[in-house]
Amino acid sequence: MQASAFSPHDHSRCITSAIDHAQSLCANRGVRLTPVRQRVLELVWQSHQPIGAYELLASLAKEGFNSAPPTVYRALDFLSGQGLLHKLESINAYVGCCNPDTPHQGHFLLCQICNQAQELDSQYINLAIKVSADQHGFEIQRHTIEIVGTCQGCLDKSKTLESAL
Amino acid sequence: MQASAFSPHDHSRCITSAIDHAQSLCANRGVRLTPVRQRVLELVWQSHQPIGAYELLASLAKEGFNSAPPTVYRALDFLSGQGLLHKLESINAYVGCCNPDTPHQGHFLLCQICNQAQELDSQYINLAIKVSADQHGFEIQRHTIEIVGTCQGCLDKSKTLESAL
DNA sequence: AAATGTTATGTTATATTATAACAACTGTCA
DNA sequence: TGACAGTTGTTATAATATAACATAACATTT
Repeated sequence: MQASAFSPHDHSRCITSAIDHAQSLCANRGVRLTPVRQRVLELVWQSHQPIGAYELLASLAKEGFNSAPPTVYRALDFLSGQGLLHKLESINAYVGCCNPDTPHQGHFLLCQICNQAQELDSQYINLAIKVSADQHGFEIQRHTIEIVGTCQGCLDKSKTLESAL
Repeated sequence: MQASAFSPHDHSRCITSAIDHAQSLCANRGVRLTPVRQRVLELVWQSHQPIGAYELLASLAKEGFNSAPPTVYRALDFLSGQGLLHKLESINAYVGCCNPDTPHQGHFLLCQICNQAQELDSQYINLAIKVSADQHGFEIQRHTIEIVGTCQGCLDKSKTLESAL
């Protein structure tokens, strides 16, 4: 797995690793990673930028897949049900999951400059949430944690630009 | 302010307090809480259940306000800009803010049984998020934290039901 | 009061995101 | 092969949100 979505890395390895992983995971679970499902997963993994359903649909259409909305939403439902991707609720976009083996709901850092998403799974955040919920006698089923801001790379670039002026 | 959205309380006091608060806050800031804006805020405060834009719009229409979507979205933009309400991204619904004086972004407990929302502002959660972001050199601008589950009241009710069987 | 600029609202149209409902096809396995 | 479950095709529509431009209301200065 990549150390950070925000750092430069050989992204083709992210893609092949994600697909390989998905294939064996689906085989083990006895569920079918059909061509359209796999292709959607590949498209989601094209970058670390979350991608919208209709953008996926347009790519599918170009490639000769059926291009009605249910096609992509069904694939997204399946992939998300298998933990292979996450939906980012605050931007209505989808991003590949780095760790689909263990069911979890990540925390996300979303850079508003480069539009990339980094998934975290901080035990501190999980604990803080658990404590808050417990204080209210609240039983957690799932959560949405999306942190929008500027990633280190983009901060560095803007500082370099400033000092060059 | 109510101790908890989930606990029984005299909700009419939540409403009047929220509106009084909004009026003085807008006066102090020199911005206008126009009739449609105030009415939207009242409707949002009708309960602790987050409400959707089109449901608000239907109520406005019944009351003789203009009923085109921009009307309600403009009011929601204004109110949210003044910190008087929050949008819950995971359910596309809006809920009144309990503490509009100090700019903040809350954390929300959403009960999927009674559909009520409780806003928190846990310093533990804020800290945990800050630490995670810092570790990645990430500068936070805003965040979305929505925790879905079952509130204490609804848990109690389901336990009572079970033991009665 | 008239002229002006700013803010707010009215209005029409459309963009964006997502699902319902039912028909047809495909793979699996008894 | 027949029956079933799962998957995909297809059409239509629901639900959420914004663009763009016209008009009205309010505030400030003259």
